[in-house]
Amino acid sequence: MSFQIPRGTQDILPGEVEKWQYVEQVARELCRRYNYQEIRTPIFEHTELFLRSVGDTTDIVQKEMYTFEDRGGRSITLRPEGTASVVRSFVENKMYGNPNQPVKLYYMGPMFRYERPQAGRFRQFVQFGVEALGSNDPAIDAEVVALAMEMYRSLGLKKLKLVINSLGDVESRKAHRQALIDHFKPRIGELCEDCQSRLEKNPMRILDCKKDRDHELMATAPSILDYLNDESRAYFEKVQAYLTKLGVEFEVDSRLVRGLDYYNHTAFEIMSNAEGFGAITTLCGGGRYNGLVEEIGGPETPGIGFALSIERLLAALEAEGISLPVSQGIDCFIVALGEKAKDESVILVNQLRQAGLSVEKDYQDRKVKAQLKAADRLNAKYVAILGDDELANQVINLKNMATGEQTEVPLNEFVQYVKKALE
RNA sequence: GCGGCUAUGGCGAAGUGGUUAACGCACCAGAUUGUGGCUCUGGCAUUCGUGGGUUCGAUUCCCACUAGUCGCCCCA
Repeated sequence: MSFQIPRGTQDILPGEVEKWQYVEQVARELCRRYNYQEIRTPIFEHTELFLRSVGDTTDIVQKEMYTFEDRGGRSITLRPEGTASVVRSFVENKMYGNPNQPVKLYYMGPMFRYERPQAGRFRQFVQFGVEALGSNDPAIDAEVVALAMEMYRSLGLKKLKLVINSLGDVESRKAHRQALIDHFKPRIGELCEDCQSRLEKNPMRILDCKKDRDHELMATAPSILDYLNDESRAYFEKVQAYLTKLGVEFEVDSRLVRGLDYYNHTAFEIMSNAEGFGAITTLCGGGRYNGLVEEIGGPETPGIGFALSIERLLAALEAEGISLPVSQGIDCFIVALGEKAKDESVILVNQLRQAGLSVEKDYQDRKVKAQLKAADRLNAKYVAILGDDELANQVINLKNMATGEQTEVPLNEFVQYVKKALE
């Protein structure tokens, strides 16, 4: 019996992992420029944290959590998203007392959702996300959105669509909610089962229904934008004004409803327009979550953030035919012939490595020809050939694999010579 | 959770109810007894996801399971 990787998970192998490293590096650099600092929280938390923050009527909580009891009888859940943990840590570590407000954090790491895998959906996936806690300035909303967009743009993605909406504050939402119920209730029977159950629980989600998208009740449904109170409206307008000033193109879609309970005011989503991208086009989702910090036991603190999936980011790059500038190939391969040369090659390899070069040799007892072939496969820039003849004369043959040129180099100058040749 | 499709060597992929399971790539060896990328020659699956059934006989038919894949729901 052999073992298989658990469903919905993946091994990221050499050849692929370089792309991940590149993207991660871009994300970190971006955060450095925007002054977001990394936070690393555990990948599991007490289940209760997610029930409270994400919301117990959401799909994530109702059917997608990896929840188990540990040996101490505690209910533990592998994190399905990052915001809850960051907010928990923010409160637990009293970061609201930090004189540098807002507190701007980012994270990158695996998230877990028990779902049926398909294109762009996994049970373990990696999210990069940022959170800005402690500011109610629409400029920070714009900054967060701009950061997300820059992440994609800087990697070369073009076919993107940024959609924003405002869910308003508690008062606005309440008024809108009632309007929705009044609108749909008389004819709710015409909508799908899911929508019928959404009516009382979360009528806003009816607007997001894919099945009844074209039903006439949808087109005539009250828009949240008409129910924003003056304050919420002014806030939303300011966010849009800042985005425009930043040169970030967007579209307002009053039907954009984020899936988690904690969102209010600004909500946004970035999607890929690339052809053949598959059914799941959402690359990034985020929004404001004023009230969440209090919900988790901290002082009243506004917050906004986003999360994006590295898997989907890479898929989008693939769909647009963009290849990342990942370096490949080694600097030098040392071919050794005979026992003495082999012993000597071990030392030479080490010397080159100490000098900072990427170096390899043969460990399979291959013949010269096969060693050269191996060097070629590794994309070696140079191959150094050492045999009895060279050893006797204290020289080594250095071959440039691109041109085929070969020069004899005194052994005692070898390391310096190769280093120089590579410049 | 529901539905469609799929499952053959390291990879891609053909195939048939019945003696040796195509082919391509990769890999290894030789032609070239110390020189890669080209060429030629040879080698490389007692075995067709797992388990069960039908049959004289199954990789090929049936069932279940597992996994992949695409879609629904929903999301990143």
